[in-house]
Amino acid sequence: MYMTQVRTRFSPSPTGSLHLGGTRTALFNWLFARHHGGVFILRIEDTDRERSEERFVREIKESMLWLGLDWDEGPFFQSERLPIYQEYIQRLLDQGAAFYCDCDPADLEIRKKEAMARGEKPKYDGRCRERGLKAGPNTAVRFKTPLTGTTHWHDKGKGPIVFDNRELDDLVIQRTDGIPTYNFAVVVDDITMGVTHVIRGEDHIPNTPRQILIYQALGAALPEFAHMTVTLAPGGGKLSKRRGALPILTYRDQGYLPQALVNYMVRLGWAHGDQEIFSREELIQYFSLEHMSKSPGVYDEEKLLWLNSHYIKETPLPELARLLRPFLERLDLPASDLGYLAQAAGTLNTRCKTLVEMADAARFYLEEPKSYEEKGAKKFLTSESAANLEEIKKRLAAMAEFSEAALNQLFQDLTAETGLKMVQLAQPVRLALTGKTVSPGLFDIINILGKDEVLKRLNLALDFIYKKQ
RNA sequence: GUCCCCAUCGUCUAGCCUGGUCCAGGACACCGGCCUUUCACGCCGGCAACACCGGUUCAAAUCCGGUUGGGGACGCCA
Repeated sequence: MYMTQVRTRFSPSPTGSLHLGGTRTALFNWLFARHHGGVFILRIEDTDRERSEERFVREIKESMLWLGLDWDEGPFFQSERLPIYQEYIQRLLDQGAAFYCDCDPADLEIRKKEAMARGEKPKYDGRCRERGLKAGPNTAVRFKTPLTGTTHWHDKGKGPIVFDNRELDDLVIQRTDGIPTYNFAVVVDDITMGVTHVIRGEDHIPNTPRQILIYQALGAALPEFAHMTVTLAPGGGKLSKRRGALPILTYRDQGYLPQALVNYMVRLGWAHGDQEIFSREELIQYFSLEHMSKSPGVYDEEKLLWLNSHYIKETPLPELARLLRPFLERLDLPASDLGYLAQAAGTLNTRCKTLVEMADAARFYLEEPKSYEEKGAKKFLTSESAANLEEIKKRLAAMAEFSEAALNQLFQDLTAETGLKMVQLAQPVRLALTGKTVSPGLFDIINILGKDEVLKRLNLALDFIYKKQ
């Protein structure tokens, strides 16, 4: 489809945890590359020396790998590429497309505020443009932006976009400390790494004309640009740390499955007809920039939860047991028997939306009830029900094996003999076995717990009733 | 303030490019019902939207303009 191989990149800055928004950008880039059999590059933009931290680099990588977003090249670090940027800066300086500037940042700030007050766009006034300054201790390098004309491109996500160059100013491309700034470093990196498609959040649209101008000054071919929508917080405004965005690894710790997160993120701002559920293969097969939506989407935790519960139901039991184990261990529950856990998980997978919920719901499978739900005990663990519990205990003890049919027969017989409804017989037993009024099917529980454990718990409940008198 | 982007149910969206098949389809949530030993799951049904105004046209959710609203950007952050 494309003459050259597709090359995309994800370039987070390690100044914080990876959140949903950034990860969605990574996902789209990854999908586009995979769809076209191209290359996906990971590049760490750590030119902000103050705020970049190594631990965030690790977290970014861990988050991406958890989601299955593997990269083919990198991670590259901008901090290790300084000589390359300097070379390109020099080129611009030599050809007169950039100039040194020694304006005091504090002064610039004041001038900016004044411009704002006058109702003008706050931009650099170009005072060092023609001064012919040389390199010095307090000089930055600025790009000489054309004073007239327009800069335009055909955005793959938004369509044609035009900026009047007069809206732009002479942006700093190298700080006084010799480190390049974002807008310059990205361009040099994208050129030297052969990036063919720049897919990123629409908050970068205003940067694009500046970057295009730099490409042109450098005589480099332009990549395709595709700006995707940002994700909004439910209350309004862009989703951010302050506004509801959680680190990706927090989702993992809260018991979300990576497939659910991926499926959720891709459907925020992209669609393939009416389809809601996508396997990874389908995603790679169907993904295209043309079907991205143009308007921002609002983060909706309910839908994420729905997807998570869907994938929990889809997960084969042995696998689910393996995934559940760490969450049980976190609750100090004995979780070594994976076969047993798989059986338990089979009764919980339609009842829990996260692994955290499931671990909590599985508690009774791994330890006897320490107490009984108060309201339920009051209603069902009564002296009237004691006789029934005794009878059920007796009959269960006499059973050779716990089959679904046999258990059903036992309870059917009892309803016939006592004239009681099934609920009245079942709830006391449920309380006795689980401590709760809500649980998986009673026969399943009896079966999985096994005879010894069931009898033991029935006795415990009976003791509880007798002690109450 | 200036510039840029956007506008279909509460939310995610299909449809819009190539006007009629759309009194607008799907999904989440919500509300009923069925199933049922509890709770879920599942199944069935319901509520609910083309922001507004003007134009083009025989015909507009679909094309054009404006208004309003939302979002983004204006850093020697990325």
